[in-house]
Amino acid sequence: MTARQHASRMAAECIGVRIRLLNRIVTNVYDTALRPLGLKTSQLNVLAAAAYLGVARPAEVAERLQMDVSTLSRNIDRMKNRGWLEVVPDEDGRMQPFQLTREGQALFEKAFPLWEKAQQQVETLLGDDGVTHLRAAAEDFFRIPPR
Amino acid sequence: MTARQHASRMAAECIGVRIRLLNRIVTNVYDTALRPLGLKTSQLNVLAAAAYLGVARPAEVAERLQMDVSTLSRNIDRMKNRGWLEVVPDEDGRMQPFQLTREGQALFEKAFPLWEKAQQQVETLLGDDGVTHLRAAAEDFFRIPPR
DNA sequence: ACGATATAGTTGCATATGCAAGGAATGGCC
DNA sequence: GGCCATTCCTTGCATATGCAACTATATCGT
Repeated sequence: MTARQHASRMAAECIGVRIRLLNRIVTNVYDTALRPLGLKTSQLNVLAAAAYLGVARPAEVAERLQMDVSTLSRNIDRMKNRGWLEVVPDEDGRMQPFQLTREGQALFEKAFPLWEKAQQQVETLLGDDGVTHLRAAAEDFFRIPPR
Repeated sequence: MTARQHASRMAAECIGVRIRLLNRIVTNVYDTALRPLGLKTSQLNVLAAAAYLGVARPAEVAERLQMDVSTLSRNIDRMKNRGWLEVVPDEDGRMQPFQLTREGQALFEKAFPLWEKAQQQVETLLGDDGVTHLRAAAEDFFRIPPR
């Protein structure tokens, strides 16, 4: 097998290439829609987690979103600095649970209709089948165990 | 509608959350497999593009992978510094076409079996249905117009 | 030949991502 | 009580990502 044939197989088969491509395309749509608020997709995810959980622990959010705690730690930092999040004191000194500030809540409410618009754009872009396929592929990994 | 209900809808419906989740999970598998070579998934993508194209123009690669040219520009930079890529002179002074160096070729060949292993792991992780769904969702966006 | 326009890449800035290593606090176990 | 392991988070480091603005080069119209 030549290198070019190997490359050809990777181009034809690689799942990573495909998911990364879709990720860039889709994330871009949400980012563009949210830009007027100075908000990024990943930040909206954190806002939503906090809005849903009320008081959220970084470790729990990281586990739900399957992201590294250190990544989340710094994302939260930036959002604290903007006044969107605040730490909630906890008996256990190791924890740094956080919640939305009043500004954070207001921002989330402003972001919601923009999210809806972006969501529609993505649905149009991927098509009904594409959306169905994507949901099906993700469903095993995105569980929303209610609290 | 309360904020929590909005958050609930986003959690239940958001395509961005799902694709980003899948992206993190899948990219992590490839990254882990490639780590012994000091290679990241995105870099392997560039290596493969160069192996496939022979001489690759940044703009073309960026277009195929739907990524920002500035992102690619810096990725290529790092890979040049490692001796994996080299610039090919071009008549048009604007262009900075590149190709694999001998080392880059050797690296790509060493990476291939690791990629195969990671690909299998991902297939196991997502299941046959998941893989099929993902391919179906991506197929409209990942065309491989041969050269 | 010249100026306007278009194209290809690069650079400044900011955010995001994850591994490895380092604290800090808690909870056993003896 | 004191040590050890565990849990939770943060920090150092490196890469990746994209927008906006910029430079350099080429092309087109006149």
